[in-house]
Amino acid sequence: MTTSLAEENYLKIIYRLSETNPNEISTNAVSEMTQTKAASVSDMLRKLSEKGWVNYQKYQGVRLTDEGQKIALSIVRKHRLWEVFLVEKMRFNWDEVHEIAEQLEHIESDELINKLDAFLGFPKVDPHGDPIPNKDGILPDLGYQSLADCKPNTQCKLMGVAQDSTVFLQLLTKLELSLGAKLTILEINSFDRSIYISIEGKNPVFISHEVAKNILVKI
Amino acid sequence: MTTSLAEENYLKIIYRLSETNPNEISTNAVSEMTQTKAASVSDMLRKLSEKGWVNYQKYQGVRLTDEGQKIALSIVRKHRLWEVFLVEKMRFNWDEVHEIAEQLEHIESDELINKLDAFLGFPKVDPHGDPIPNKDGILPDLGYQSLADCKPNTQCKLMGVAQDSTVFLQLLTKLELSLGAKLTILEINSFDRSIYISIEGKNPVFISHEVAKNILVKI
DNA sequence: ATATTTTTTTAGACTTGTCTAAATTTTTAT
DNA sequence: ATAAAAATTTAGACAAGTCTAAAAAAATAT
Repeated sequence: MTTSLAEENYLKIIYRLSETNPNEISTNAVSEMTQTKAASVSDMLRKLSEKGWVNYQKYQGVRLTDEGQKIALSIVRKHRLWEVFLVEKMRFNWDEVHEIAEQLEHIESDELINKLDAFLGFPKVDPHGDPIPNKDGILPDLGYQSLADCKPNTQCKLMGVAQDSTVFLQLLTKLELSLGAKLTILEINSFDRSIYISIEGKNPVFISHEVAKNILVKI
Repeated sequence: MTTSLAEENYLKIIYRLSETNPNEISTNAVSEMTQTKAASVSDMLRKLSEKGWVNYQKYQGVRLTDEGQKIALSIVRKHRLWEVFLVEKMRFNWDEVHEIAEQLEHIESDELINKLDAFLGFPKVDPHGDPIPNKDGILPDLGYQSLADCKPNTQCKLMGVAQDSTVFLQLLTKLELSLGAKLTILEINSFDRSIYISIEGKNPVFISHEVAKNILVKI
């Protein structure tokens, strides 16, 4: 099945919102990002759902299906590769390329985008540091590691989470652990492998090994 | 004023048809090129006319205005530059690039296309030998010269005409002189500078200096 | 010169994606 | 627990660009 330009934009935006919010994405959030009225978004979500690209329950927000995510990843891949092209080859500044890439991301040719990828030397991140999915939709390993694998006194930055469950993320919120937080491992308890960490600007907290396993950091 | 994708395609196609047919372009000709029904074309020509991009009289065919031609030339410039990019940088074959260029030609950014032009070394022709307009919409000098400036016994090929008037072109038709014709100058009469030329596969003919001036050839 | 054929236009319908206004559901605050 | 507020959906309208069917104009052939 083919995707219209509007559909591609919706899928891409739902994907982007999902990157930082692992829960269902609200109609209003999409509305704000797409700069279209919530009423129009509502309508489109229903259509995307009928096509099997999102799971959508009225009033309950939206989430990409595997197939929807595959499409979204291909758009994101194109967007980010074109951004690299614009900065590295066309000599644009990193802050001038977004709008043009928004257009280029809809060019339909797998062969072109794979040749472009090769031409650019298979970059792993775009000019803003965002990861570029490979041709199979796999995001590159950016060297993030589980907090559970870090040694005491390590300083690191919270870059992501390894699971998206609501209970897990609500726990992180309660612990005041958010993306980008600067952490220092103060102590690892050998008894249950629980960790005592300091969070820059916040109070130090205890977290279980189970939680630490699901926190991704960059040292 | 901005142009929609559909409008750009119509203007481009009218331009292309005008390249080989200097008279008004018929609704049917456009219909065939755009792969849309004549009824839809009729409607669009009326709209393009209202916007001042074409001169259009019902039942009388269509012709680009200066402003319409300017838009068309910018699309053609983009199309042909992207084709060069696809062949020279992306290593596509010359027969694989048309469809992709049809998409890329609608990317809106003068800065991008001018940077691309520079990146490619300001090419004068696309991979099919078609001339690429510069940023001011001027077509490059491909070394075509007036038949009136050629010496006796010169062999050359008819590449274009310097004027599009109906009477002139009807005369050329009558003389069996068409684009691509291979000519040999047999004799130039000093009295009135009229020329006797042989046309490959046709009968030799006499043409006046006035006519010869308006015929463009490549030696 | 007129009848026939071809070309072109008009009229009305349809699709996509948007909007506004009103109705409904969910969330928040008392 | 209920009222008020916020978020979301439904209903109906609109613009762009297309289509089919029918009408009108132009070109062609007798």
